[in-house]
Amino acid sequence: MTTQNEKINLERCPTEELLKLFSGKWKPWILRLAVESPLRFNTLLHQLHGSNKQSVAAALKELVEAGLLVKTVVKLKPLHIEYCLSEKGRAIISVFKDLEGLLGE
Amino acid sequence: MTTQNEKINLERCPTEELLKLFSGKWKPWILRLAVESPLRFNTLLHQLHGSNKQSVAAALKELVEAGLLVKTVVKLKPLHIEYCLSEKGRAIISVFKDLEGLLGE
DNA sequence: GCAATAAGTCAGAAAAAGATGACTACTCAA
DNA sequence: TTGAGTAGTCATCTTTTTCTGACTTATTGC
Repeated sequence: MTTQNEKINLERCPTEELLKLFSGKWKPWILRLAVESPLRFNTLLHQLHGSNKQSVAAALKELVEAGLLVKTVVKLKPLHIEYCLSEKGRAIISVFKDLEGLLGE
Repeated sequence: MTTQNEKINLERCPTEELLKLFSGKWKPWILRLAVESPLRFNTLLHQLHGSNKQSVAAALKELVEAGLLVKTVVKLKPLHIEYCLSEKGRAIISVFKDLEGLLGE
């Protein structure tokens, strides 16, 4: 029985890949805060009510890997790290705003 | 200590709500197949390699509730059920296509 | 009535994601 | 050299999602 209507394994799904960039409990919130200003790890932990180091650290890492955030070491007195939205990140967020509009209707 | 830089509970995140509509392992694939033609339960199960009834049934239900798919009883000889993309579903998917473009770069 | 097809539901098991608290590494200032 | 601030990691536990296989309901052909 080798007819062609077997399980067709659609080898990849671009929509799934796209959504994966935003997957997880904290990424949408993190991106939202990133629109307003650069982020810092400990500040973020306090702003995201109910979050934890492990998850926030993982989310930041993945967002940087996805190219949505850029990590920078800021050489000021207490030397800290900043996460800023990349251009790509900004572009994607603006498309999301459109989508949110479509849903409101 | 009631300063205003406590944990600000950003009470809601529209992006999170949007993403929730597509959350889960099978929804992106289901929507993708829905673009091509109306869907039927058992066919879908065979097309989605590795899927299971429980998850596919849940995904279809949630997509209908979200207004992205429309469920119809088709009164033909073996009487079956079809799931078609709604206008809202089509609109959202076309926006996703734009996003996928942004990511390719 | 009896079996087949279609579209599911349900309870329990397994896997994945998230949370917790202790610990690490680096810099700087006293 | 010690202590405070910043940014994490790690092992373990808990919660949530997903999977599996048996069971259910409705319609139809024989």
